[in-house]
Amino acid sequence: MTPLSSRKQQILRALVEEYIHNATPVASETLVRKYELPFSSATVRHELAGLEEADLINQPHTSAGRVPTDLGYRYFVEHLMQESALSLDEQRLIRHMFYQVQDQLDQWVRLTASVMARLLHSAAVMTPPRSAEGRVKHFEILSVTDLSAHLVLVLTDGTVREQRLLLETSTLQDELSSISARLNPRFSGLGVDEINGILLSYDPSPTERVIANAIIRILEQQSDVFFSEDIVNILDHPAAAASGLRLANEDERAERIRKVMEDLEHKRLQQVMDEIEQKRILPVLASHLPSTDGVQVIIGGENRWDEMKDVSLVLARYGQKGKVGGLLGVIGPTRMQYGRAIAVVRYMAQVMNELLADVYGCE
Amino acid sequence: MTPLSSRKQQILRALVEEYIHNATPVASETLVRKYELPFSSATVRHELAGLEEADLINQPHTSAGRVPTDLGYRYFVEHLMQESALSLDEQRLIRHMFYQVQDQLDQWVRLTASVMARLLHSAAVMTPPRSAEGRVKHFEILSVTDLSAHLVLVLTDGTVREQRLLLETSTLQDELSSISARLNPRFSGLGVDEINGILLSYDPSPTERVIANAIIRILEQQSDVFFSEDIVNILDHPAAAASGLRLANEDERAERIRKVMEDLEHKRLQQVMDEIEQKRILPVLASHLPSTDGVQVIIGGENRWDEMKDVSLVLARYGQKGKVGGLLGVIGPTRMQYGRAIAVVRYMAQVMNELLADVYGCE
DNA sequence: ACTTGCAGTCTCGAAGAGAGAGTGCTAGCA
DNA sequence: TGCTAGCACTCTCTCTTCGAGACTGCAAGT
Repeated sequence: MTPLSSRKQQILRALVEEYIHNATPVASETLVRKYELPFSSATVRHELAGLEEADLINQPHTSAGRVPTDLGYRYFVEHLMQESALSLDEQRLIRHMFYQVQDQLDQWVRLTASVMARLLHSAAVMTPPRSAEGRVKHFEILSVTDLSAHLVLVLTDGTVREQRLLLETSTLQDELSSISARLNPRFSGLGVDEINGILLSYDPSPTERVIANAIIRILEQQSDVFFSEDIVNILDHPAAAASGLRLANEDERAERIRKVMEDLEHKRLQQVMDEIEQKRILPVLASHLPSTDGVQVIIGGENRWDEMKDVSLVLARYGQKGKVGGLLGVIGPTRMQYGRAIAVVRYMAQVMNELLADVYGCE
Repeated sequence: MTPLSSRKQQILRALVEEYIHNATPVASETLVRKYELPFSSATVRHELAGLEEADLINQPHTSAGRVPTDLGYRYFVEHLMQESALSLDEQRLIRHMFYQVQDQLDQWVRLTASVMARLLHSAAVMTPPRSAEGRVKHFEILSVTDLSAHLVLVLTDGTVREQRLLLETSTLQDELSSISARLNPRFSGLGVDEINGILLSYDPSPTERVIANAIIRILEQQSDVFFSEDIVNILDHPAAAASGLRLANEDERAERIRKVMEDLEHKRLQQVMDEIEQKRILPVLASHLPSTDGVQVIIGGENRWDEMKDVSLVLARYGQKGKVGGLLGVIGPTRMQYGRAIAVVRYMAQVMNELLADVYGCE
């Protein structure tokens, strides 16, 4: 692509920002007025024609304003946008919330997703921390009733998982403890394959077999995706419409359109979340990510996945390479506030990294 | 309230069913035609006037059909409706799904809510199994890193909870095990108050104190609410509208209106879920329930909670009285399919009861 | 190289009219 | 007395029309 003139850049940037803000096709005149561009609307129109040629923007219909295309957003994200960092207050608030649940691991994912969703008024996704291949470090078995017990397993990567055991014969805590004492040294440091090997090489008791199977099952478990959505209050405000305030006419109109747009976007979002939940998209995401280490932006499915039309993803990995970690990010309309979204996702990934470092790896 | 004549009942029942089905104000003529009533529309109109007098139904505006009021739904649920049991296939499917996660306790709540939401195309709520006051049965501590460990606690009611521990001094598994062996007999069978008492009466080591505090925190934890929502695909189908098929005109019109209604209902639902999540409604629910043992229906907030206007709840307790258990149910528009909803909620409560009996109490 | 001015195009909202849906009432019939 | 048929009336919904206004693209001017 031939590089854009600085004036074209300036105009494109203003246009994208305006559209993200207002969800209304942007007119040349508006750009000049609101962004105090040092040339006339006709000139802007000329440049807009050029940008349209380059497929960076679009006209919904002749004689309407312009709207960025996916490519336009891409250019914006890569060259024009600037990240808007979180305010210190926000950072403090987040830190504080995580401080409160620092000892409840299962809350981390929920909280992270919830924070992202709320800060960005959109939906967030996150996979819980996992490492690729797990190995047993230590486990304990707690008796619950005569015939059931609870297995807790610490992996070498530091993650803890648990599972209910249904025993075949009535077994008390003492016996479970002794089994645990017997098996722990045997399984320590091993992965799925080795444990399977051990099971073949000797004849375990029924209870031991139940335990071993549970361990294998835990090690093989896939990580699932967690969602959080900020439920925006999109309900119409008939009060506002009824009170015939026609003063702010232009603004009101824009407001109205914005409401409708956000409504549509909201529905679209739910569709996509649904599809992601059906696991149709997740594997693609995972395979797309490794390319770089920072925050990745996928705009409108980037012409590759129709399912993601009109929807953008801002994703990041967290955790160290090869160790325990996962994916986290935000799903929003293509017209999301990329600057802020990227900043938030980056920050949350960093927070997760620190939390993980605190609790898991101490090297 | 004076009892309704059987003819009024017949008409009310038909009206409610029709409205639940179509979300369209019901006309006298429609009732006669679709439900083959043995009298004319004029007679029906007369009776409708009576029902309106009794505040069981409503006219959105003069010369529109009738719509049930909350009171009307109430009457329907209590006297006219019949429960529509789950098909054997559905039952089998559900059993199978639970069979697959029978050893993953944390999945039960998720699965139950998800099943209810999906079967009823609405939102489901559920609190995880808890008993009123918890007592320690047994716990174990697993070392994760030098400075962090994992506490797993089995309560006398059979529930298992866990928490991450941040240790002040570097401690290995062996030492944690010996502390656990020392504290277990001391704490066994005790509740929050007694443990606090013990802590006052002697001077524990820093690590012991961390552990005791964690146990107390676990015992004091409130049970949170879990949500699941069936994301209905409400997106308009412009294709259908574009293809100018005007043949099924009446049906098409009803269809259109239904779409809009469902959209509104959907938004309303999200509002209410939001409020419930903010914990504003939950305590009320809990206090409302104990009255009877079966399935409870709360319609449109039953004039008591404005927050719940237009929304109905079908709720049931599960678990045995005083033992481990919780609340589960469905939130939907007032025009939900009560017959089916009640059957589903009842069934799921029963499934949970059986699961709990299997794993927890064996008496 | 820009800008001004202007004709052309398209959308959106208001207004009005007609169709249709549904009611309540009254008169008549068993 | 209980039911029905007929009918005038009301209210909503939809379709159409029409004018205003929002933008554009182009051509002529600075």
